[in-house]
Amino acid sequence: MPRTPKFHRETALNNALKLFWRKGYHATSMKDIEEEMDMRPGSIYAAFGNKEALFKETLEKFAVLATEEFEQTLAQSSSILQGISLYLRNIAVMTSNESPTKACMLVKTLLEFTPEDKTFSEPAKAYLDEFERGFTDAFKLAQQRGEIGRAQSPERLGRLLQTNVIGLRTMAGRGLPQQQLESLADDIIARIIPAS
Amino acid sequence: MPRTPKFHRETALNNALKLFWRKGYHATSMKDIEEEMDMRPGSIYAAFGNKEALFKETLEKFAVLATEEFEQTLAQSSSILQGISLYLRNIAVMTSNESPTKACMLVKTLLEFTPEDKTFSEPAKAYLDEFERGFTDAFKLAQQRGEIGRAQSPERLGRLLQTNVIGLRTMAGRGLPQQQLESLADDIIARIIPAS
DNA sequence: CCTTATTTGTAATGTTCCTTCTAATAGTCG
DNA sequence: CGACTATTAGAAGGAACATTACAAATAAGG
Repeated sequence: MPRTPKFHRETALNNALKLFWRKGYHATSMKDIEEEMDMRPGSIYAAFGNKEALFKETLEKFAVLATEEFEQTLAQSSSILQGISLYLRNIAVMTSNESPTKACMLVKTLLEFTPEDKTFSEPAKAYLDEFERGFTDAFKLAQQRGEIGRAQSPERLGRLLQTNVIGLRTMAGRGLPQQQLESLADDIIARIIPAS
Repeated sequence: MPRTPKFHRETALNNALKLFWRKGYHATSMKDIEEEMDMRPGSIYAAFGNKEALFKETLEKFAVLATEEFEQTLAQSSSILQGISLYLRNIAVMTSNESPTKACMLVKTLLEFTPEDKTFSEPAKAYLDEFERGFTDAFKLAQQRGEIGRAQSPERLGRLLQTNVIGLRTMAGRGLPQQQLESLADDIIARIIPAS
């Protein structure tokens, strides 16, 4: 029957994510997106709705990718605590990575909009909560396995870890020398992971 | 001879700061500024140049205010380490404060622009460096006074403190319950301040 | 109290923004 | 192979943007 679209939806979305992640919502124009996606207005609006909807979709995609990255790091480690250490170290090392920027897109979004602007700050908050829950769950598991003591609170450890991940990512996005970033990651690890 | 301007320059600048701090550069329109300042385009452009120059001026003002806040907190404490603890605790407690938002304007600015956009990310980085130096100097002083051991590195402690301040401020801007924020501040203090 | 210099308020400018429209294009099925 | 149909490219719409132009208002000095 009809003509089939020649573009690859997921590739296009990835390109949009790259752009939004790097430049944020306001500084990214639809013209930028057209160029990066190699698509014309009609196709973009047919496929994704509008700029808002497209941004929301990239935000969700970022959250999924970020979650996967953490879980994969955990999976390839012999213990939870070692996995978390590796995760922190990777943030510092990730140079010449495919990531457009080191700072977290959820944090960038949260800071770009006022809390009253619920359109994006609401989902950004929700994804951050989800992420924190991932950290908390990891610490709970570590506790069950006896890697950390019963006196520790997984919730508080999870929140503390997220705070430091946010800080570390921001410092990374600030153009700090590689070596200083690694020392910083080590300092964080030494204080969050009870015993190495 | 001439007519004297009826507006108060510093008050106007403070109002602009409040607006830029809360909404960021892109989301703040000159119309918003006119309203908040209660000034008309002609007067604004005559007094501050243009939007860029005005933003730069507010950014500097923020940096000055933030530095003063830290130094005053130190001054009213009996020891450096206690002062740093108080500073961290105040970030968590500062509810119903006059601050438009808890997140740091320097961090917000750094994340709103790509590193290639040197116009604002360059000064934002410089102010953050300055701030970190303030933390480092405080730890150096603490070391001289014997509050912390000689084995500790003030530079690394300073950087770690800034990382956690950035993280804590971001968490605060996320609408976390007061009590959880305070616990988080306590957890940070317990890990950065060697012995309480 | 009138002159003069400066601020002030509004209108106008030119650009950029997101989005919609339209004609031409090109797949797919009968 | 031809007709149908969704996609496509480019132009166009309408609103918002930062900035400038300019006449009216206003305060100080002589």
